[in-house]
Amino acid sequence: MHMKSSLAQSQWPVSVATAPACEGCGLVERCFLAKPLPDDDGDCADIVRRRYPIERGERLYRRNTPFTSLYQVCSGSLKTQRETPEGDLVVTGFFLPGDVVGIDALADRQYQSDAYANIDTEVCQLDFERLLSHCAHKPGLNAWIISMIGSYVRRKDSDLSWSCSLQTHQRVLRFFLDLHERLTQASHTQSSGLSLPMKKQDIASYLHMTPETLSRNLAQLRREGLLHLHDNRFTLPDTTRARAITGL
Amino acid sequence: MHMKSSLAQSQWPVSVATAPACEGCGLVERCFLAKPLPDDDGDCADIVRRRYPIERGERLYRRNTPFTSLYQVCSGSLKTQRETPEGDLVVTGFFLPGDVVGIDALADRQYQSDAYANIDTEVCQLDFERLLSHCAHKPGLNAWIISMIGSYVRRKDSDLSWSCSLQTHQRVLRFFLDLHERLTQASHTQSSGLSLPMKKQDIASYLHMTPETLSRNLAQLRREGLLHLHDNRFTLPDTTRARAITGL
DNA sequence: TCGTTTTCTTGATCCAGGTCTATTGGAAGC
DNA sequence: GCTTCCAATAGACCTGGATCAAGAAAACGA
Repeated sequence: MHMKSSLAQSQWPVSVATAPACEGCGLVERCFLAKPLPDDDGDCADIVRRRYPIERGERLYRRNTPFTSLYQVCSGSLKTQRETPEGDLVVTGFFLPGDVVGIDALADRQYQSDAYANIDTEVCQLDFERLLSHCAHKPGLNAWIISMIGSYVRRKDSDLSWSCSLQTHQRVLRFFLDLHERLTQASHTQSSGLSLPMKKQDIASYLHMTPETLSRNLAQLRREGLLHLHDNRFTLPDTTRARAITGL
Repeated sequence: MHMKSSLAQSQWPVSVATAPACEGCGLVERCFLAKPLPDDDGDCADIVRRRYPIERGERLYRRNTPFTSLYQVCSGSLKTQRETPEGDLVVTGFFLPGDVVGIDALADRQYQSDAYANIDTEVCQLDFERLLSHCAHKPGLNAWIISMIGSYVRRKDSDLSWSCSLQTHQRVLRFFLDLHERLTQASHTQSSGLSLPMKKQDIASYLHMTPETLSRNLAQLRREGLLHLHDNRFTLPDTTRARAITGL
């Protein structure tokens, strides 16, 4: 660990993975800095702006603005949404710790959606041009990018395959199963249930149903003992049965 | 153009972009060989197996087999499909000349779907490992990969945003508008209509509706003068109105 | 050419989920 | 405290598209 000096005016901190800002982050397995650059000597530090805070409701980027950076979520949660021609908003994705946001902008270098923080959130901003320019002499970095994009593609593909074909109660259940899985792998804490980091109407929008339908289905799932949900905390008492119902 | 010799037993032809197999291909703008390697000296030739033919109904790769190659369509058309837990098949994508197939396998190095030829088809097979290994000294290649994946992501994202929220007749119309655009940019020929390279039941599956519903909607669109479709050839007489209806 | 098979089309019925309305609950502001 | 506002529930109704059933038309092999 050389170079711990911080240039006060610099937007990009120059210190590396184990620097103060990374302490207590909790993201190890999927972190951009930890994985492809385990023994980084500091020359990649200009890529990243670490633990950049976004408060609840704040916008991270806007649709149709030039693409400059990808963002990896450290804590909290983001959503992306876009507007239909009729003028109403549709939520296109939820992003949890470890997830990378902004990948939809790769094609034409313009963000394709608006990104908002669902709750108070921290992200690591990754300058994409600098990221690419480091690939040549950091083979692990290229692999990290490919696999990161790969995960995004896989998610979109699987979303697409069930978002329409399943019934509403199956979609709801599947959403909670997925969320449960992603939240536990991110934080490892299995306390008294997990907290639901987004609003119900956003869930409804994401699942292509009305808030009323979501509400009815939640009530039904509670009645059947498949989901506990109270005060924005939830547990899945019977994941085996839930999986069977959703077809997993 | 050096090195036009062909090693008879070699699976991988050693000649380059303008070699015999590429003559009359027609793909220029989006071709893997033409774009990132315009002045290639032949050292990338081990990446590609050019114009590999697949006949109608034949399978290119199978789900849950190890990922080795990406395939760029030269001529013809492919579909990818997967099986639902209930056992019925869902078409997840159509691929036309210029499109790259197999991207969904990047995440866990296993193909996520079955790929079949809709009609007699030619593809260029790209060995992925060799492709990556050439990235370090071919900056244009890395950019090509990123932008290729980017296009795929954009397509999936936009599919996801309309596949559920639109009514069936809008989805059908949008499908034909999209197909028209992709086919004309690929071939530049605007003869007496474009030929429809896939079966109607596959279109129905892809659009998340029953063949019956598709058929009814096609009849309706014909009646309204928005679509001509006969003998697997189609034209869109009024794209302006069609776009307005689908919200574009 | 024919007969067989598969794909496509049309009509009649039914139900999941959207729409509309009203009510309840909870958080922010004064 | 009370009010305001928006999110969340619940009931009554309605419609788009699935389902079921049957017929027409291609595609295919002999």
